Amino acid sequence: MITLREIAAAAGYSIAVVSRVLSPCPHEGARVAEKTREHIRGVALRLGYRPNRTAEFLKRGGSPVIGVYVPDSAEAHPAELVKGICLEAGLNSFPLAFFYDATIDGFQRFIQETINFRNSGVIAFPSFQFDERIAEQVEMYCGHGGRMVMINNPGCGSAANLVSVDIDDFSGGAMVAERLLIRGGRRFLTICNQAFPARHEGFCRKVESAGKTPEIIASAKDFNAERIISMLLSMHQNKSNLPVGIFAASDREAVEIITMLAKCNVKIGRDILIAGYGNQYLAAHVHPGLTTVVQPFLSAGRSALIKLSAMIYGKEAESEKLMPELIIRESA
Amino acid sequence: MITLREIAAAAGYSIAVVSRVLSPCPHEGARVAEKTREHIRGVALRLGYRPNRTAEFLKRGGSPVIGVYVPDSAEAHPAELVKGICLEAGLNSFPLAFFYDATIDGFQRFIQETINFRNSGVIAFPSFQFDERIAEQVEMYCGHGGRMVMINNPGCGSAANLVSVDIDDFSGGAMVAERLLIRGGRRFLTICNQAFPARHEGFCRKVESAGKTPEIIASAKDFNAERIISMLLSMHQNKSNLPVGIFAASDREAVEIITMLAKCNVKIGRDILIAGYGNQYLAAHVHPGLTTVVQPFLSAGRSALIKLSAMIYGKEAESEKLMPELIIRESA
DNA sequence: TTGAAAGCGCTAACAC
DNA sequence: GTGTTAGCGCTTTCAA
Repeated sequence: MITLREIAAAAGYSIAVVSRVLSPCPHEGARVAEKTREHIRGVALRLGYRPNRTAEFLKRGGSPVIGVYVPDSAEAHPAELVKGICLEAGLNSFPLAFFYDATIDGFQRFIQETINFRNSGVIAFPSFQFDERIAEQVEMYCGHGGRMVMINNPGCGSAANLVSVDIDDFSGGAMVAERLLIRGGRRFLTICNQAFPARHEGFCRKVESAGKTPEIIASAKDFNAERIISMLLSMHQNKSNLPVGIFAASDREAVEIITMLAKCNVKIGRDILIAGYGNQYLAAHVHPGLTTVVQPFLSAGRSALIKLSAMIYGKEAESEKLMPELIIRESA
Repeated sequence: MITLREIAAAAGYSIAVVSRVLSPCPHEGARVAEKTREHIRGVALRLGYRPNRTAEFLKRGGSPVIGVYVPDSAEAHPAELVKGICLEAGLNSFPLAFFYDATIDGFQRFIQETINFRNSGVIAFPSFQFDERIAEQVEMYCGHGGRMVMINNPGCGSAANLVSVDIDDFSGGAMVAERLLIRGGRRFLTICNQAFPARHEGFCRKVESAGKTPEIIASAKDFNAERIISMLLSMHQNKSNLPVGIFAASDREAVEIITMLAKCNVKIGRDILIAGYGNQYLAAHVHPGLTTVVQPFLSAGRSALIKLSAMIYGKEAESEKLMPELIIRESA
């Protein structure tokens, strides 16, 4: 491991000067001659210097660790987000501590731990609705100098040191509607998911803007596949309805419908168009393949870490909104 | 944050004594009176002390960070493993650095980074076949005092400081065969997956032990769903074949077959029995639900971290073999 | 513009 | 058995 001491020796300067050149946030008024600066940078590069965050933060009175709060679910999103965060953390030599959870109490414990350990910052992706108790925790943490990046929680407020990275659900829903319109849909059904109202909203607004009327056939809460199948089959009898377009705000429901409908002698992808949301693993491998919306969680993770590390070092960071993308397969 | 200094002050001893009591691996011959020990432990507990691994490892000449090498794939296993590792790391205050990759070169870079950063140990779950170049890296790392826990790589050798945690593929395959036998299968087909020969082996040995002959209808490499479907349909014509049992050594192929077969007027789960491997997300939501093998990757992750932290502190750790479990759904 | 020195929390060698 | 002290790699104050 290359240390400042070795670079100092090789460059012919003191450790202090080297620190001032290489530190990610040198103290106020740390002046080094431009020529010296370049020289030292060259030596550091040649020797393959990587900063020892452990020592850096020990000195600064804390830990370099970034706490990450992720939903404790079997879906693919958290995994992609985690991957993105890990990727960028590796590039920046930040160690990570993950907290898998899905409760408000857990979030509170997470914040408490973060404070206890004097971790350097937090990335949070709560799967539950943003509520007052969360807001309280966020305010408490950020109010006392904590830095936080919040993922996919539009409306979590705008405390100082709080930045958000959101993936636009409204546009995702609209993309699905657009596709169903292009495919000549006559009727537009949607399974509304309480957890993601914006997807549903985006879908409905787009359908309406084309002069059609979206029909809500279920909410994810009272989702009953059999009932939906029989409803679709009766619509299917009247050719003037076809094609019927149906949007499930998560792949799980979409896959249930697609696979139950498969044995009903219905042309999925022609007479009945089905689209989901999330591009879960296996969604590409059901038959017919599921048309769905991919969310750029990998990018969101990377972006979150980049923003957070900027904030840790006292720089400005701006909130960001990322666009999802429609993946077209055979089902719609 | 509570430090040794504060505990020392509260307990009325010097920092050194407190360190000897609370350190996870105090130096040789660190003697403390039992009474003192208890007293200090009590104070630490009361104050809610959590060790500062950053400072601990800075002193020891390294970093507390544990490097984790995981396959860069969209499947659910790595995510579960990661979760297990994170859970236990949190409990033990070990920060983590993940390396997502799927190449031998990447593995080499990973080991190199681990050495550069003086990380405290490594958990590796390479998705590729164990080969000489890997063995070389492992030996080099472990030979120089590096500690490693290897996941699901039976036959990775047994260097000092190398411990393995494996999930028994052979038994998993056998469990599937057993189920198909119980369901009265007459013919037993298997799609052999190069990457997991033991699953296939376990399946075949079990079938043979019941006096039947397993038939290999494809390998994952030349997997062609259409061909398999037509093969199954022609078998289906002759009632004396039924039920036909088919084992895909990964859920992906199983789901393809199940969903393509759905529209063929075949009774899946009665005349044709299908089982997969892995219990990927959505496998429960296709119709009929996929009977498959769950692998305890969460436990594997936790276990790996516990073993590694023992090794880091100079204790012994033993290799372990975990058993998978069959999840019975409607498809078989 | 540069250098010397103190100190973050912890461990370990040595002294008592 | 317990205390004193040095030092891990880094940042920062102060002096030159």
